[in-house]
Amino acid sequence: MTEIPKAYEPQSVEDKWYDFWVKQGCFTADPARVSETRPAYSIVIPPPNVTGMLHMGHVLNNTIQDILSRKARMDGKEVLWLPGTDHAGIATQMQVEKALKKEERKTKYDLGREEFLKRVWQWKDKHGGIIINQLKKLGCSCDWTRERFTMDPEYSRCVQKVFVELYKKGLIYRGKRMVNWCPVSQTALSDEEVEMKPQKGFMYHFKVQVAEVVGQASSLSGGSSNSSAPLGRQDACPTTEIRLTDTWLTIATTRLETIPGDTAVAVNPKDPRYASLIGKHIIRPLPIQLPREQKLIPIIGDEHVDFEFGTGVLKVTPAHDKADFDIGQRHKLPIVDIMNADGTMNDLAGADLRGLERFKARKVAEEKLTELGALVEAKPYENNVGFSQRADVPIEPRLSEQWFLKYPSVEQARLCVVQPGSATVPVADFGVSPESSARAGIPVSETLTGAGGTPALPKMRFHPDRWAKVYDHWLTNIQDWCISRQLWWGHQIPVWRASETSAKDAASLSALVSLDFPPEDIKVIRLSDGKEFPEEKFRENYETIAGDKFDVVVCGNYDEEQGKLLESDDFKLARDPDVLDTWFSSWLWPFATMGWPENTETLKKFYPTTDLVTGPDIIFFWVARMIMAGYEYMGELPFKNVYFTGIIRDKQGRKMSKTLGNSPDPLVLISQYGADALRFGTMRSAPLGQDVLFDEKDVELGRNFCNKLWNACRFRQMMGEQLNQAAIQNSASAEAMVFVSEDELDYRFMSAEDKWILLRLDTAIREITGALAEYNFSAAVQTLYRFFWSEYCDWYLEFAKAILAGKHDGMKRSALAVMDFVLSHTLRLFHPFLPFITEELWHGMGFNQELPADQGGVTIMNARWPKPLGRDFMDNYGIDECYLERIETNQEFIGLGRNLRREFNIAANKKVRFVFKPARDMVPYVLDIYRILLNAEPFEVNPSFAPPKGTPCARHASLGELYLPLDGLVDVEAEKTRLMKKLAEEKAEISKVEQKLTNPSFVNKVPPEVLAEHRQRLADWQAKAAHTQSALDTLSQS
RNA sequence: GGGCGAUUGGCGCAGUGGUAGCGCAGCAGCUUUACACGCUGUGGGUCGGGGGUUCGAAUCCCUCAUCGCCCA
Repeated sequence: MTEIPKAYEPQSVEDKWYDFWVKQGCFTADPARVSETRPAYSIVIPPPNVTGMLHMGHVLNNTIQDILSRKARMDGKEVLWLPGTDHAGIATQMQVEKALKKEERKTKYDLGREEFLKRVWQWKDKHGGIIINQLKKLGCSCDWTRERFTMDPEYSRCVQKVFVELYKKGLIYRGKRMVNWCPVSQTALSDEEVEMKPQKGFMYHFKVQVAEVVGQASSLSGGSSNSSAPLGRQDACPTTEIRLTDTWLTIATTRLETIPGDTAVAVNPKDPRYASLIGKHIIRPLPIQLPREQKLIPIIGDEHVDFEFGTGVLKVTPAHDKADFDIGQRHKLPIVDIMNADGTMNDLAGADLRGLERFKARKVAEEKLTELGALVEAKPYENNVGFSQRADVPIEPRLSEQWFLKYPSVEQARLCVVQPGSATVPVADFGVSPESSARAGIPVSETLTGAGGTPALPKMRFHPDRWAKVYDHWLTNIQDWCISRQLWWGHQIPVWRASETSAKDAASLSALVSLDFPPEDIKVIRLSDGKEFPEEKFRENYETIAGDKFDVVVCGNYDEEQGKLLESDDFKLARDPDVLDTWFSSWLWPFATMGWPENTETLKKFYPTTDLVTGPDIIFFWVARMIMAGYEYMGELPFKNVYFTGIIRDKQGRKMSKTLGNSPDPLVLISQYGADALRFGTMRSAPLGQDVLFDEKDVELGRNFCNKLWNACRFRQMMGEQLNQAAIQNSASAEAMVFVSEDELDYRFMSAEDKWILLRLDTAIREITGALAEYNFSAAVQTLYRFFWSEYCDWYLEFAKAILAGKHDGMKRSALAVMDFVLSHTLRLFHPFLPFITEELWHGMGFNQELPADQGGVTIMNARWPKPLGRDFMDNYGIDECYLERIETNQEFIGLGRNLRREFNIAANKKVRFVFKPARDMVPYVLDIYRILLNAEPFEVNPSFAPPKGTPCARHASLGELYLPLDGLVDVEAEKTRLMKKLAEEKAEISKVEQKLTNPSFVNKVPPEVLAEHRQRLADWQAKAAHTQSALDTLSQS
């Protein structure tokens, strides 16, 4: 540090060191370096959306990962923090579609799939690097040489391989099911992508007339149904006679627009109000134009109908509600789909609603029912509606053909996570103790199931552990995963098909494809029963199956060329147009990024990873699925610890969102305050296991802290120079010209203050190391803050100023050496949190000099993490706990003196005479400390001082009396008031303790040490009160 | 409806049986040559309500209330 600016300027420092680290290869992991003495430590980044921008959630999450990575490096581990991005199917596709519309007024259909995908790749190339660069600005020490993207060719091959394997195992299947449909993105979504939100709407009541059908009782449905439900459509029999009764039923619903899709009304068979009506029919009011016999729907009995809800009569719309669909299946009801994919009503909804958007249609349906006189009431009503997470519109339950996955390795995944309160886990396996080699990538050798097939101990920990319960609950109620998406951007499903061919064509096509492709990749499926139909069966049964229809389905690990061949005129197979859910690729992230399926060195050394840091909002999306994939493909858990961060909210506790505009841009914060400040502020305000209420004030505080650190180092430098000048003037040895290194701590001259700060440093090292081992980052930061600011700067440096202004060269040298020792330790303790400023100061202060290159000589990143000072060290320098008390005593004394100054309105900068009447012998330099810290001039020591009456005085129990003679300016009343207030406080304390001590059961039952402590406490307060009383008495005599 | 979490000075949090703490904000004073991104001093809380266990409860148990999240 040649030039020392008064304030720390992060802008001039951060980029320089980041480039330096990258150039030096500091972030690059080398599996070859992993050994017993250099264990592996690994984290895979939760890949951000490739076109995303850094937000505060990323800042929190990645700062934590960086802290863990940097700490592990300082522990001497071989660290791999593997970065990358996620292709984010829906989000990215929507962005590109939006841009396309805005810039060229085109839709993706105008371009066609191939051209559109070209545009997405262009978009990705343009925007994909943004978030990566932002992470670099934050200081993230990721191994960029291993950056991965979920659509990389190698990664895509992993996804395809996994799909093919699961398909062949029968875990992936295609089926027509009710799925969550997003009408904006026009794709299916998984259950996890649906967010329930309370919505204000109306509960409508409308009435329908009960009818009896004479002759053939049958279910009728409107017009030509597109349904494929078992019963299908049944046209009304022309001979049927419909007799209207006098009975009317009232039905409650929030979705009037779906009435045309109703195919029954259901009541609970145990409901006495309606049970007798089961088997009769009602006339559905909509569509109005339909002839009455086509609106006749049955009243059915179903135990799932809730008596209490609404009127107890449920309209059943199997095509547009999951529960209704299930009722429909139970009662073989027809399914009438009245909507288009985009959420508008189709022809089956009738002339009045046709073409209308669903919510508009609801309004029109209300009007029509009113016209018919069928609407009874419309009450405001709030209910939970499922929203598409991405498009933020209500989802539509929709019947469609989708691909589903029956989750693999569920049981292992469930058992491998330690449940809260379970005490059976060997602590050493999880790195709770700082000394343990845990979190160090020790190979986990036990298998999940022991010899007897009994589950072995769980091996993975969640932090905080309560998330394990949430995880367990989800796994025990797990539903098949809808993995297909009707998008273009993503991994296209590797399935080719010839649909509805005849037996003859299917047989010959199957045989033909087998010539070029593995026969095990080809299936022939009979449509009538969905069963597979092997080739020999064709030969055997040819006659009987001639009328059946077949699908030829080909699924395998093919490259682009092979895919084209399948689609060529030779075979005329069509590839499934759907792509896979993005999470179907990210669940492979921990191993697919490390070169799987090859057994690479990276995989061997760094899998399973040590820690995963993510938000609890993706515990199901991602964490649970990764664990299952880990077991399924690696036979091993993917990580040993999962740390769940809180969710970042604004200072009012609201979630950060673009629409609220309450989300600060981290890049702006970095440019204003520095990356270290942002990191420090964020970590300091993040309580353990709870959401983070973020306030820009925290970043300001981070900046102030960095500045404090900067100036403390600056002070040390200035002291060094002063010493130089003094040395030159006194023509002393050149030795004084260099900084005193930490090796030069000298026990002969070490002051009590030196010993005290070393004891405090030792405590700080223990606390911080322990807090980090428990993932308690805010506790670690608080300790750093307290130690450095409140102990080192506020007290030690002030003590040191007095010593340095004194005459004892040995003590001066010792103080400088202790400063160097403390600073070099402090910088290392701070480095994981504040990487940039600590590197700058590490070099600036010359702490890197004379250190081995791989242990801090090149970069503080590789300096050793400080160890507690240890017995030998303490003995060597004569440091023992008594110095804690000794210095505390001085602090109390100085506090009393400063308090006196304030009470009598003496400006802080005004030098004033103090007289000290010591109760015991004092070491001379300590008197200098008092003089300087009290800004006393002169500071008289007079054991026989006889103060003029009314002289303000503070008495320290062990040190003596401190007077502030005011040369006739004494305000007797002010002093009286002050002392009376003090006395009242002291008496209050006395009575509190007395109360306890006069309680016989307290005295009898309490442990002796507690009793002794209370008695001492009472004596102390009594002595204080006695002194105050006597001072008051003296004052009153005047 | 089920589960989880929270409730401590104006705000954000720590404290898991023995004298209620920290930071921010507030107030008063200070360009004391490391730092005004600073220094010094100071006010402010019967720990959500009620009940219980205990010599002793912010802390353990029961109960109620309010807020938040997840699931149905």
